[in-house]
Amino acid sequence: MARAYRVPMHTEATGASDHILERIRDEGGRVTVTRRLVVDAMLASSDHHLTANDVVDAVRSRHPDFHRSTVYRTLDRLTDLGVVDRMQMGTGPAVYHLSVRPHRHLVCDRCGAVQEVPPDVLDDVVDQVATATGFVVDPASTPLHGLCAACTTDAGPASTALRPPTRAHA
Amino acid sequence: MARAYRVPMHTEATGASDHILERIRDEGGRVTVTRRLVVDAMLASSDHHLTANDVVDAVRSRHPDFHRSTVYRTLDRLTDLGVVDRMQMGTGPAVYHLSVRPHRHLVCDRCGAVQEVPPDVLDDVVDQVATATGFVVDPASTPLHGLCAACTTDAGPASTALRPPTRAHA
DNA sequence: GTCGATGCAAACGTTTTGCACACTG
DNA sequence: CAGTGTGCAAAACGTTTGCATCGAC
Repeated sequence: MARAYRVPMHTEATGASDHILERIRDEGGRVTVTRRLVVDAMLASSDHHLTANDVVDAVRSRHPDFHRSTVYRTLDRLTDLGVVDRMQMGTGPAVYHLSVRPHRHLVCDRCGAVQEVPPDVLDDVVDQVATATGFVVDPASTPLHGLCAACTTDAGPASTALRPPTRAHA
Repeated sequence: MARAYRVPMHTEATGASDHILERIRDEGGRVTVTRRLVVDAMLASSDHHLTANDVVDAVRSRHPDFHRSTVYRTLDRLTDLGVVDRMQMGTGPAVYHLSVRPHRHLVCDRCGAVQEVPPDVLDDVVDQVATATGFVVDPASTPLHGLCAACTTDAGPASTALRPPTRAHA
């Protein structure tokens, strides 16, 4: 945003965001008002899985000029830093979340629901694949697709839709 | 880059497509020229991972009027039938492949390369998740993300790009 | 003849890019 | 002051949809 540089408030988790922002600075990046707001938005809902659009909405409530393109550039930066994980579910928008409090995701391809599982579910797979092929699986960016419990029982035997809803999560 | 070219395949599109087309008919669907061409295209390159666009190109060589929307509708149908698996890699287009000759995919988030691994790598995870949560993971639609061997060594320690290339396949 | 599939055009939602200007360090 | 980040506008890209027509059964 460049133009509204007053922003007196740091209502959200201030210390945590400072830590992350410092990592940006260490990498030669610059700490700006917008970046702080993006990080705050992520921290404020760290239990959720935010789409780029969710972040835009959150930031815009305080900084109306905040632009879509900025969120993509900022989230790319944070993803590069390893602070944020990005996951693509179905055809819809990518979902971002802080890499603190590690966990894995189950994405239901029928109803779109996202649920979390303990971070270690993929550990064996990582080892197995690494020794066999040298490929290093990153569980954080690997959502597990399938059918949630409800959809499994609920779903008719054949001709099940099994398509990701345009937008889904709970 | 990006396309795994291995796995010699012997599939000839003769009786195999008939079998698949019959399944469509059994479901109340109709066997049309276009559908036959789509299935033939999949069979003819069953060792590849085709994007919707790849299929369009392949079919158009014989049927110039073939339209984009048709491929999506047809692939949706085939996916519902369980004949075809659909995978979303990164931001790019979804990739489809026949579910015969099952295998799992490793997608490098840096260079976009796709390689295959034996189908059983995720079996334990499927069991584990199912008993713990009731969620039924579908390994066929779950590409494993990470860094390929080349990118792992090649990549600088910090500030690694780690972003899916805008366009990841040849 | 009925109902499903197709071609077409047009829209949609997500993400990317080029540019000039503003801001951080 | 140098170089990065930002707003803006516009496009790129993959995918979906409404509709009239065509074709399979």
